[in-house]
Amino acid sequence: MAAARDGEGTRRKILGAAEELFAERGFDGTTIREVAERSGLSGPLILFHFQTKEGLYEAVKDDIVRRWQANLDGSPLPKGGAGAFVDVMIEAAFAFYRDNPTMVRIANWGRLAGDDAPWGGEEEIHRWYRTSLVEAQRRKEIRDDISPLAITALISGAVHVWWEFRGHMEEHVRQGSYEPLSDDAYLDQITAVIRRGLAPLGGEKEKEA
Amino acid sequence: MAAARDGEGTRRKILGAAEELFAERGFDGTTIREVAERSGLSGPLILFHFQTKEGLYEAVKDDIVRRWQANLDGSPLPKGGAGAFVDVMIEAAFAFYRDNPTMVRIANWGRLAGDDAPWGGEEEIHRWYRTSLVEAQRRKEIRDDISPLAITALISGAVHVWWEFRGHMEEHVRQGSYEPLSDDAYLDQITAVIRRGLAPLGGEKEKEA
DNA sequence: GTCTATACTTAGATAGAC
DNA sequence: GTCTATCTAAGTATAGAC
Repeated sequence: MAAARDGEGTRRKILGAAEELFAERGFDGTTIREVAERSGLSGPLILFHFQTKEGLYEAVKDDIVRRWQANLDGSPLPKGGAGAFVDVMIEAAFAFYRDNPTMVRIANWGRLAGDDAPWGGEEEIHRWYRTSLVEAQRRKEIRDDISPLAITALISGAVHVWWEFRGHMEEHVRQGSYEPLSDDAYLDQITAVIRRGLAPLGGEKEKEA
Repeated sequence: MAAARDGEGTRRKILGAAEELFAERGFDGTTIREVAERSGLSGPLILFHFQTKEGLYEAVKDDIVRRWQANLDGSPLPKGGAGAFVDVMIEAAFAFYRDNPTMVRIANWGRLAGDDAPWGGEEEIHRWYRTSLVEAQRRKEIRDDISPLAITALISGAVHVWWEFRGHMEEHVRQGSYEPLSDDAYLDQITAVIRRGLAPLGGEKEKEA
């Protein structure tokens, strides 16, 4: 179906196939021929729409960011200071990795290749992190001797490793180095550790398991 | 120098150039011609010694593991239970990433490409982690409601992100999303948070900054 | 807009002289 | 062991008919 003369539909078919392949194999590992096969279209048609392989790659990233931002618009960032902002932050990061695997993988490939530029909209998220954390520190909801950057890195890292080292960690579990652990249990446990580690100093207000 | 007939020296020159390039650009992004240029040798000579590009890649990984294990033999794993095993673990992971950047990068490229197999000697490290953590839990030095896998992932993640998202995070700092933070300060801060987050429940023995 | 045919380039790998 | 010359396959990209 749609075998002829449907520019927009064709573009979307190509973008879909290319996104999968770039996520799986990276830029260098993906060929236009493979994108052509997976989308059921011809190579030249892909280049007609996107000019070059680079152009296709940029279009894929733009498309991902566009969809992601359209999604964000529906659910604005919660105001920091709901009391347990750190919990919100961990949960948000955890859900983001779970729900946007191709975006994360393409970003990972890009970062390894030396592309350190933030993706569209990322700055907004980080300013939200920083502002909310500083605010929580000001209110003495979390200790104020840990920099917001360290908190963000700690949380991002814990989440990143869980989703991106998944297969690798499963190998270690298979070899008996660790007991298996469910996604939910992991989320609960790192939340408990980080929240307690960030509790205000001096106060006896640590309670949760 | 060594322009003719020095098999072992040639092998090492090739391996050195190839390790750099595979770390920078990954397997697909590296060409034998580039390895030839960087090592000052010819392409066919590389294939004479390693048969195929795949063979070269495997030889590079083997060589890295060999050097790394030779290094480990000099300093055996500390026995868990020096009191603050978690601190030791964080420091060890932090130093590992800092001191083995090409190994880490090649492993990252490989993992993205779907290679989840543990590298030689890795199992030993993870069994050390697990055993020491379980032991620390048994002695009530750290809380026992957090699984060793979660602790390992939390620590690995915090360290991984710090070294592997470095350029990316610097972009965020440059954009004003965060204040700069030194390596040492980051290490101190995540150690403080994780150690406190893992302190035994119920006890009032949290003290450090 | 879409395809087939094809040009051009570069990749991995081999042949064979030295 | 090492090189030059070269092969073949595969890659990106273009030409031109429909």
